[in-house]
Amino acid sequence: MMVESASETIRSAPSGQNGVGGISGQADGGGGGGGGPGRDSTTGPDSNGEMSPAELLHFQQQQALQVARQFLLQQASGLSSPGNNDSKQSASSVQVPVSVAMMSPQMLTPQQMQQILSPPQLQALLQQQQALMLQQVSLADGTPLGPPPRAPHQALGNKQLAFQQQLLQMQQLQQQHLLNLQRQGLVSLQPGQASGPLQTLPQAAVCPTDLPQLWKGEGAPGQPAEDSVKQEGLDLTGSATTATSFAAPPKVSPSLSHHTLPNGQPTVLTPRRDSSSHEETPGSHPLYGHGECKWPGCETLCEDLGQFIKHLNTEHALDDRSTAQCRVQMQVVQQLEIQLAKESERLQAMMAHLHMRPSEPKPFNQPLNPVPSSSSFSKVTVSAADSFPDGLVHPPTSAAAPVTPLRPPGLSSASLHSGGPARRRSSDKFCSPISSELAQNHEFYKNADVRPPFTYASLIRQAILETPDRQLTLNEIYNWFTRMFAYFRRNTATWKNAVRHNLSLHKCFVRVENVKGAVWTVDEREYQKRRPPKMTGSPTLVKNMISGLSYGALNASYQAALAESSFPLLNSPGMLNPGSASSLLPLSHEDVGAPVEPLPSNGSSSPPRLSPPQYSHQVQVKEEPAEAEEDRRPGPPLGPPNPSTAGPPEDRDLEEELPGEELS
DNA sequence: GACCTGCTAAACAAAT
DNA sequence: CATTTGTTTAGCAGGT
Repeated sequence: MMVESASETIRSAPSGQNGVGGISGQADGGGGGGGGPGRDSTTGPDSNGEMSPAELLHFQQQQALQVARQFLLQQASGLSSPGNNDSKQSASSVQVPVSVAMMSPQMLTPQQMQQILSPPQLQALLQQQQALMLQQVSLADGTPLGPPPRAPHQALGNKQLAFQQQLLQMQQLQQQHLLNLQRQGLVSLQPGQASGPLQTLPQAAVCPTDLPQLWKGEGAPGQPAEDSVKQEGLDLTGSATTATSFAAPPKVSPSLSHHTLPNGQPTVLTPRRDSSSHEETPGSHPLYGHGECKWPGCETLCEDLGQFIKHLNTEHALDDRSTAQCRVQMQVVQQLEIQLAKESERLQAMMAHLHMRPSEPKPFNQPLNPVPSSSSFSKVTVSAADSFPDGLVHPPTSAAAPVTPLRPPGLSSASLHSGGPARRRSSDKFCSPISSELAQNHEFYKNADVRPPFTYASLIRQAILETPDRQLTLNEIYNWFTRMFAYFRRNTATWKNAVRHNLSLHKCFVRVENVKGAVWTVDEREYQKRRPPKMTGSPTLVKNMISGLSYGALNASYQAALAESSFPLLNSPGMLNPGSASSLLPLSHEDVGAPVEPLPSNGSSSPPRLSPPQYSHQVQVKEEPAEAEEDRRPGPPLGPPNPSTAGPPEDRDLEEELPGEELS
């Protein structure tokens, strides 16, 4: 027990996982409570900004996982595989031309480039390129993403030389790239066909988000590189984004489309409908955000979209300069693509390695690779999981790259960037589509040793609600945890203790004496009660969400890459979308149903104090002795046994009172 | 800085 | 007697 906990917990867990990426300092050292002598509280990798090999590995794994997930998804959806001829380029036909015009044959020589680009742009470009190079090198070496590739302020002379060399290299790469495209018949070179440069250009060949960084180089005047990246990345992501830039109309359909893949290719190949979507979305434009023009190196302030369009037409018309800029962007994208490939390669190696690791033999746990659908669900079936569109995307080699297409704003990022610390409130405060999130990333959590971004309470609740009876014994809850999350297959003493602690501590968990023993149920009312009321438009939340996207230790470019690569997925046609997801998840209905306005919305709307039987119905326990009700069940709990309808959805309606607090 | 929430550790008691 | 289950207290961290 405690003793063993000591040994087992050995803190390797916390420090290693929470510390992952040293993202947040939560310096698990917190455990200090006990003041265990051996706990070098300051040891935290975060404290000194250094990580132990183990942590580093883990960190890298996390990163790799993220990248891989996205990468694989892209592949799966036929978006990026270079060799995939059949990729739906058909749809792209329209936009292609412009992009082609951009990348076309007439490659500019470095000299030309220099003529076209302004000195500052060149400078920025150079720095960016160097940064990218460094990254690549370090990645290739296996060197951790150490310190951000800050371009050393060295003599310009050197830079110029390097610049030219790099340009040459990149041009070669690009040419190869083009050749490939042409070979595949994916691109028809028709330079002249630049009908709607303004419209098509963005999504056609350029990823607006990259440009800014490139052109701004590390230290964007106004804001730290990291910041800019964050914003850029988000900007275009409808959901998460809106957060950052409220400037953009909420309408911004999830068309984050414009978020081209890390490489220009995919976009070119499959400029899905989204391309048009944002064009038509009034008030939004991939190159417009925060009231300013996002064209690389521009940053011109524009009051509104109209003005911006005008500006775009005048300042960024289809001319040599714009073309060159687009090409540069393409190069950046290509670099990222290469990087991505390397990362995914590494991931595979890692996965392969870990796969063999005998460290986690689990009964229900399948090997890292998603095996046959899921015969794994023993008892506490997880409806959501079952319905999981398993077949959609089956990551070839890396199991950890399950289907994580559409993900709710806050959560997604949270879950992504860190399994550990950041998770904290993510689930509770942001929308808590735990079920949907879970359903969507079911495979991922199941196989990847990533801490789920949910609180224990929410997880416990989820476990309980997933059962037909809405009740589970402690042991069953344990089982659910281990079955659903690879993460909980370790450090059992720790999290089990936490589970028990939560069960006891939170009023929302009701212990009911059953014939066969005691089972735990959820008092939805109480549960809702304890949740923070506001969460929708709260600026702070927004901020959280945003910050959540900054993978802490990741450097700007890398972050950008991740962000870029992840967002496009949201559009993947085949992928889940909120709607489909909800339809798939009976239970999650509630959560999914209220993605935008999590719980509070309803509750605030008209929460009758102790709405009578409703909410309680789900909580009702088979043969529950009234005793269980005692204090927390004011009304006749056993209302109309209405097991048919999933409890969850109802809890929502039947909300709780939350007189004052609930209102938001 | 106070307060709240969440996590972890740990001591203890009661039930198995 | 060893475990498991529950309860409770405490310290720490992060967010509001």
